[in-house]
Amino acid sequence: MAELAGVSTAVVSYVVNNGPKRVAPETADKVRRAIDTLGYRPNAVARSLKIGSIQTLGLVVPDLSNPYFAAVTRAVERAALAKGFALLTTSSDLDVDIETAHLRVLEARGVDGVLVSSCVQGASLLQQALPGLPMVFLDRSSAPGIATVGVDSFQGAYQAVTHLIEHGHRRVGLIVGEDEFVTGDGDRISGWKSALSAAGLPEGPVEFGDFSLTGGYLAGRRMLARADSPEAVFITSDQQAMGFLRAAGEADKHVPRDIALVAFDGIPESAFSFPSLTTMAQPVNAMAEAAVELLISGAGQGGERTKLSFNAELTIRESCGCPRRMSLSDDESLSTPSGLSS
Amino acid sequence: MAELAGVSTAVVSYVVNNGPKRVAPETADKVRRAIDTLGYRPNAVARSLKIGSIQTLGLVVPDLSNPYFAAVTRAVERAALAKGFALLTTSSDLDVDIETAHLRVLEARGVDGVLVSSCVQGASLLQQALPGLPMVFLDRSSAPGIATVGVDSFQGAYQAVTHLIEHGHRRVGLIVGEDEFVTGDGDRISGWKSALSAAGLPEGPVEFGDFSLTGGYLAGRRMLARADSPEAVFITSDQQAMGFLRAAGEADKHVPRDIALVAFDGIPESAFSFPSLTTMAQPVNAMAEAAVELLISGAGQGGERTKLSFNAELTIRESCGCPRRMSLSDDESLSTPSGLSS
DNA sequence: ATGAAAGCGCTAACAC
DNA sequence: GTGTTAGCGCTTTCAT
Repeated sequence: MAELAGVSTAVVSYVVNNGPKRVAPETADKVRRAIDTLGYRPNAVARSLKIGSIQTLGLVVPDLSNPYFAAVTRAVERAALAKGFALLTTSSDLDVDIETAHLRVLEARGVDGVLVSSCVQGASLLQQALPGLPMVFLDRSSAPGIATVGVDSFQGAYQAVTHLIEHGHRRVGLIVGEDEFVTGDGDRISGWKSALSAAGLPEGPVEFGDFSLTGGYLAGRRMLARADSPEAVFITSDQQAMGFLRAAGEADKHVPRDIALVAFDGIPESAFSFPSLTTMAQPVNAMAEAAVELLISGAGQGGERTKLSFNAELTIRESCGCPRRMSLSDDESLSTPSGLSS
Repeated sequence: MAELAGVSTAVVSYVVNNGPKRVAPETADKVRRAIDTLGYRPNAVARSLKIGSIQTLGLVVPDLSNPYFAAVTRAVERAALAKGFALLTTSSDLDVDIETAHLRVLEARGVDGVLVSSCVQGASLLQQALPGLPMVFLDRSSAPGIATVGVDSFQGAYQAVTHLIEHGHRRVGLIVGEDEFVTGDGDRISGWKSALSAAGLPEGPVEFGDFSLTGGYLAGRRMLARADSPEAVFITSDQQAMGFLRAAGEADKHVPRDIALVAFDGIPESAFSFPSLTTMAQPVNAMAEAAVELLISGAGQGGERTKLSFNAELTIRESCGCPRRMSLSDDESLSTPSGLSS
């Protein structure tokens, strides 16, 4: 032990954490010297046991392979780190049982709280199952007594559809996640409806598909094959929109000439598709910071109905039919390369 | 404490872990009953302190927002979970200092070992900095004394380029990661060269760009603007290839008609681009399992030079010029939807 | 300014 | 088959 080169364990503790007690400068020096000659590393597990906090947060996302959740994960990790917390991330693969299992593991591991993007509705069940585990919902429909941070889906959808209408389109369809009600109480649907009716337009065709490339591709094929195929379409996620683009390509439909589109999320890849996506970008970093803050501070655990809602921002690119930029050069996305690969 | 409803702590321990000692059936029952009336949950932190293992692995990837690493993360998480380990994931954002900091945090947290996709070369420095922390490299160039699992980049590149040559192309270029030497000792470059020279063909033009959409896009623009722009190109990652596709679109070059391409990695999105990518798919799951196994078993820590190499598999789709499937319907990727989004 | 010592909640000898 | 008990490595109150 480090004391061999000096003093008692108490003092070591004091210098390591600028302890609750002061230590004489020279003694402190002696200790520090001993520390790195001995190569001593405090054992965080023992500390946690004593302290009662392990300075770790848990995150449960439905599907890490979706770039949106990858972005969320990064943002949360960053926010947590900034507060001195590590992050235990798990992906539920859209399975409630796996989700619950993960939550239990996280709890058993003694995390100080969890952020969850549940894959089920009425997730307040989750909280009942895990009493005493501080929890905030991320990007989910709200539940009584659980703090939630999310995006204003109604506003986003409304704005997206309005933009399409301003382009002169009168038949605007909708491609929407099957579990839209899980993630936003159906707000993306009602936003679409409201924008249409505000403009005195009828509701266009609707196709459902899950929140994935495949879901968007399949829904897109059905949508494009319909007799009443619309002039424009609002798609509830970028990921689905990219699947739609594939379907449009196969059908020899040009976007935005034959069919215009605006999507939702603002993932990095949306700037690189061809055409690039006009989309409602979510302020992921701000949301993550807010969620972490909420969780750490313990606000929103008291049963008060805390719900933080952020606005998505219309990001105009090519898929809506706005004058096409010939190159990405002026696009802001270029300045923030999304990173290194394999 | 649960004993209030029965017996001693030792017995509780025995039943909770099917302890090292047997317990009388009725006693066990009494304990179990007490456990869930009291809502008792074993404290994993205390357990870890005693046991000396926290049953947790760490993972450091360079960039979670790259789908390839998202896939790796998922695969590792799954493999770890299957072995009863939780996973602490961190993203270094391509910054060595962040990477080292993360590693230290993981160590302090008492993880049982780490898997690292370092963003720097000669990462054996890392190991020296963290003595005693079991470590295996994932998908990186090998370093003496550190177990590594990766893909055979030379083989993959060779096969990719050979496929392009079989299409009749004689000028095949290369778009390669700037830090190719970090990830694979330059094997992707030498694979390209070898395939070319084996066919008696000269080396085509080369452009460098980082492993990202932006990197591929920028390199693609330069490549397409060259006087000696090639008929085909091998691109070292799918992510770069998708950036290249965007550049080709802007330049009104048709892939594969004007320029054919094969990429590397096999991320899910490569099936959905238009055209879809012919690519060298990495067996990510197998690699993750092997890496976790290696780490847990402690093999490869002994300084023996363990290096596991997996073969990438040529996945033929549209970008190489093979007869185009009109629809994804028959593509295997459709059956494995990549999941739910926002 | 420093030290002694009591635990944090659990496991595993070692008794019985 | 069950109970006692000594720690795991740390923090911190209470002496000194």
